[in-house]
Amino acid sequence: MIFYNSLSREKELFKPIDKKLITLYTCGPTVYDSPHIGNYRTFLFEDLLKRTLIASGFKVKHAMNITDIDDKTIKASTNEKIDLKEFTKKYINIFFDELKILRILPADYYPRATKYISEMIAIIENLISKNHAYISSSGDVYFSIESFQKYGTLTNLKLDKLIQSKRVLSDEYSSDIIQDFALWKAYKHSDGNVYWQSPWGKGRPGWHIECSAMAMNLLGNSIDIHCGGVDNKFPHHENEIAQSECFSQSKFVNYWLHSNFLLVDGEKMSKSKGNFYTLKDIIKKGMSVEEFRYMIFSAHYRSKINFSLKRINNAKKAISRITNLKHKLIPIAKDKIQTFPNAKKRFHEALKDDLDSPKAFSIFFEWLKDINLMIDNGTISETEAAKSINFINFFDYIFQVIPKNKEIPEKIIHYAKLRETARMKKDWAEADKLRNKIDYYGWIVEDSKEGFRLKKKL
RNA sequence: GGCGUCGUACCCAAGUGGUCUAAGGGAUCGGUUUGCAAAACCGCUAUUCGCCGGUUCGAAUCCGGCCGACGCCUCCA
Repeated sequence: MIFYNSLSREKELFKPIDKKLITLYTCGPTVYDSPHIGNYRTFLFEDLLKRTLIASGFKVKHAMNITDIDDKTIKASTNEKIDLKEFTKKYINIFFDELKILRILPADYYPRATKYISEMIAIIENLISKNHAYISSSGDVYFSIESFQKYGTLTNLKLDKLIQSKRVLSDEYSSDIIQDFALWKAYKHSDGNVYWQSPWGKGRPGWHIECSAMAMNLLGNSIDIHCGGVDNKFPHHENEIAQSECFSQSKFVNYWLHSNFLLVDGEKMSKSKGNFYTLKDIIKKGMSVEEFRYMIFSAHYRSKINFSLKRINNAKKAISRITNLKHKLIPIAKDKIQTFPNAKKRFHEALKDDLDSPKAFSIFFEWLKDINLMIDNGTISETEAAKSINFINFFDYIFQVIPKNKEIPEKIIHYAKLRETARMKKDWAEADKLRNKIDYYGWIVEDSKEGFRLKKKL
């Protein structure tokens, strides 16, 4: 497989640490609100990555963190006067529900920051002992970025070029160098009852340290792949590298993969700008989960997508071409076999080349047209049909864009049968009346050589 | 100011030195098929890849400049 590695800014041949088992760490949500669909774009990209790895014969050990303690969760829970734990639980549940709705493969671990405080403290103590971190006058612990030669490698930022004027330091936080980031934040009054004891007094961990602690504890000091959205490259991932490598003295991550943004009206979708949609919003507006997945995968993960509800129709039509074909193939294919059409290999190759889903789509649809032609000509064999179904199923394992079958109501089947009888008698008026009736209940009847087919109206 | 990504038809979007007189999806129009439909298929729709130069036998693809969009530079997927 080939991946574009953010670290080298080049496509690289993927060489896993272990031949069979891939370790994967993905940055998860901060649970202070429902995620927006931009967040989900990243999680869907990670799902595509994972499914492609699995389909290519790897086993994947996957951890995704849940940030249940940080400035935002404390602030929001304080505002709502709800205990932090209670507060985050609500959003953790929403997140898990939506992952399921989105048909995202679950991770093996969903570590929560609040459960790894002692591990974080251990790392911080180690960093202090090696002079990579220091305790400031206000009792916070900071990582000294000057102590790490490689700082800035991931994002190609030079320390002396960073603009230093934008951030206004509050009295509570005082680092020696403004870019030094907090590993541990000393207790402040606004933290309420949220604090842990540490060798430096009571307080709470900084944001970046949690990922290092959880990733290394669950997956080891060196992991194969770490993913996230591009906005996490700096400072978050840069800081993770600094902490982890100073702590473990080994390379933290071999391959960094970052997905690009989902834009709204050409601008980044974000909570702070307020220009975002949640999953519930788009479903309410008539976009199905499958259509959303199709839309996301119709662009490469490293390019931006300008989100628009106008795209629903595009996805709907493309998906129905696939389901239509599958419905046509089922009566032709008799036996189940294990083999695939030739196009499947090229399809898989496209995915293995840095997850080129648009190219994979194109190969798939090119093949789809050929099969449709064979069906029209009546030249398709039972074996070819069976292979074709396998390919469609493989396609759908990767992308998960075919809606789950909806049960056809008895009543509708009954009408369709009556219509078939009327058609035999060439009673077109009656046949059309029955078709209208079926349409009224939200179904579509189609005629074919093998008899009628029923499908749900989109 | 520093760092970076991108600009391909009406829309979305691959392709990153020759197989590109540019894939695939959607949309439009015309046709085949059908009792009529639907589905499916065929045809039309970029001699051209933001603009201008350069390198090369050859460029959408490499280099330089310009224009435009977006992002990161300590809240952010």
